[in-house]
Amino acid sequence: MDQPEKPERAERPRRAETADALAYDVFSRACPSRGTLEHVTGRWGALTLGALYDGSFRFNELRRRVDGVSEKMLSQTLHALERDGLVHREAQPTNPPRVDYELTPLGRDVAERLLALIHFVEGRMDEVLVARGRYDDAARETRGGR
Amino acid sequence: MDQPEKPERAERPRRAETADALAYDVFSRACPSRGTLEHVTGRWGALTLGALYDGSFRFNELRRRVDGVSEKMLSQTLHALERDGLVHREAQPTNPPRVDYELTPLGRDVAERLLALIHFVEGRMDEVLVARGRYDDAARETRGGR
DNA sequence: CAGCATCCTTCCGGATACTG
DNA sequence: CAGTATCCGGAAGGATGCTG
Repeated sequence: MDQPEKPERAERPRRAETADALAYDVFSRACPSRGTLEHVTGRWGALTLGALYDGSFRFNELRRRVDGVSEKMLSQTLHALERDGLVHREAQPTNPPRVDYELTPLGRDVAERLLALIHFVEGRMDEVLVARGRYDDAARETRGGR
Repeated sequence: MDQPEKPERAERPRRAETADALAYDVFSRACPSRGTLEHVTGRWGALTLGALYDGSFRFNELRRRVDGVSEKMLSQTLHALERDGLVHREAQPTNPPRVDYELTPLGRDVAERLLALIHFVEGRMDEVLVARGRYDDAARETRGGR
């Protein structure tokens, strides 16, 4: 495979080890929850969980629902989510093969929180856009932009 | 600057435009909420919002709280979040300079949803780890790996 | 202290081809 | 259909040096 996920090498001390100042949570780079959180919130992870919240789908159905995802990325994403116990893979050894993906109970709980965040952000996009306008105006003014 | 964010070019049709098959518009790359959502859920964005939920912090304080973030990434992340109206930057023109960052009310609302997700995932990491063990065992068995 | 600019490495992710 | 394997371009991001 290509890059089927970082092989769990959480401890790559590129800088000083100051993690001990923090409680054992996502804020420490040594914590495995950071990895799972990135699967969940990652570009394709979030969209895949969102798509699967609507029900059970086959591989190519899913690909159509998650707009823009490549075969490779969807495959990788599904593997990561399945490994984390958020997605269940049901394969029938028929010909042609048929495989269905669906959320596990845990995956459903995660997707719920995720969608709450997504929908909240969507609902406040008008405020975000206004803030962006202000920020860009101020920046243009400061740097004497054209 | 280096890559201070994609300059809002939401429509880069690498593939066919089939976004209309989806209900939520975040799933369409043409929607600006996609960008903001990625600032919020992105690797450093999520951790930065989480850290700022605890109060107001100076640049290097934040860097210490968000373990592993580089100066460049923290700077970039803070700019993106400030531009989206989620973070407020308070700079005093003293010498040496002192700059404090804190969440805006909107940022606080977003961080709340985000932390709900983060804490949920953290609280269920034991289940995730068990699932990973099962998955890896099954894979090893299938491929007869060592 | 609080950053920006530059270089350079890593790796994400798309295109393509092939397998069962 | 449901994937895996390989190649490779471009973006993410760390290290370093400099400014106010």
